[in-house]
Amino acid sequence: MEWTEETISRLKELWAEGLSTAEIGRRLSITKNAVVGKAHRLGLPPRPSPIRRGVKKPEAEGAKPSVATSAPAAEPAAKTDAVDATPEAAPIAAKPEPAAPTPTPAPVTPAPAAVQPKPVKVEKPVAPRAPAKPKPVPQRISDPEPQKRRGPSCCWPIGDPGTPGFHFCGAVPLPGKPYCAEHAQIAYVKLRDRRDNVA
DNA sequence: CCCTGATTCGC
DNA sequence: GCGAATCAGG
Repeated sequence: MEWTEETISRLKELWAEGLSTAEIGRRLSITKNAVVGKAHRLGLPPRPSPIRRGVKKPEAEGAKPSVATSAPAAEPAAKTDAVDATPEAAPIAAKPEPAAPTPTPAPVTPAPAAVQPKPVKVEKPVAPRAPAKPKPVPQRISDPEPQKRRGPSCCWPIGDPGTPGFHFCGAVPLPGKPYCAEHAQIAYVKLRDRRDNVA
């Protein structure tokens, strides 16, 4: 597998999209092992895995005289009076999205309170799949000359992965988004009519 | 059995 | 670095 910037970014996108490793693999025409392997190497944020491989299987060890007696006593009174100044506490960073207006799928939460963009992923692959099923018409709603640039390109799938005609939109994506304006609209389902979100 | 992701390990 | 094999939980 040739991991070019192209494929890597694609992997990252799909990974961030929340697709399963197998699904990503299908889309990139590689195995899920390759996906998860690469993802791991890239240090991509692990997604909820169905298992926890904490237990080691009985293997010939011999070595490992357990030098360090492990880190014992971890400040048991660490949170004595600390009423916790960081209620947010986002242990797992979702996406280091810089300078992103976060027009992202805001939770429909009608509560006008403080709807902060938490690491919660609300957007499901509701979009990336949709175009694959219903024949996406080759509508030239986007730039008449896509894939002409080298920068980021809309990765909206056109056609079925694995088939000869499959390709990505390739139009100029919105800042901070993997899709172009047109596809972003359908990619990010509008929960509350946000015609002014994307800027 | 199918799915999932994680880790291991030969290459 | 790569990914098949393997592990392991749902």
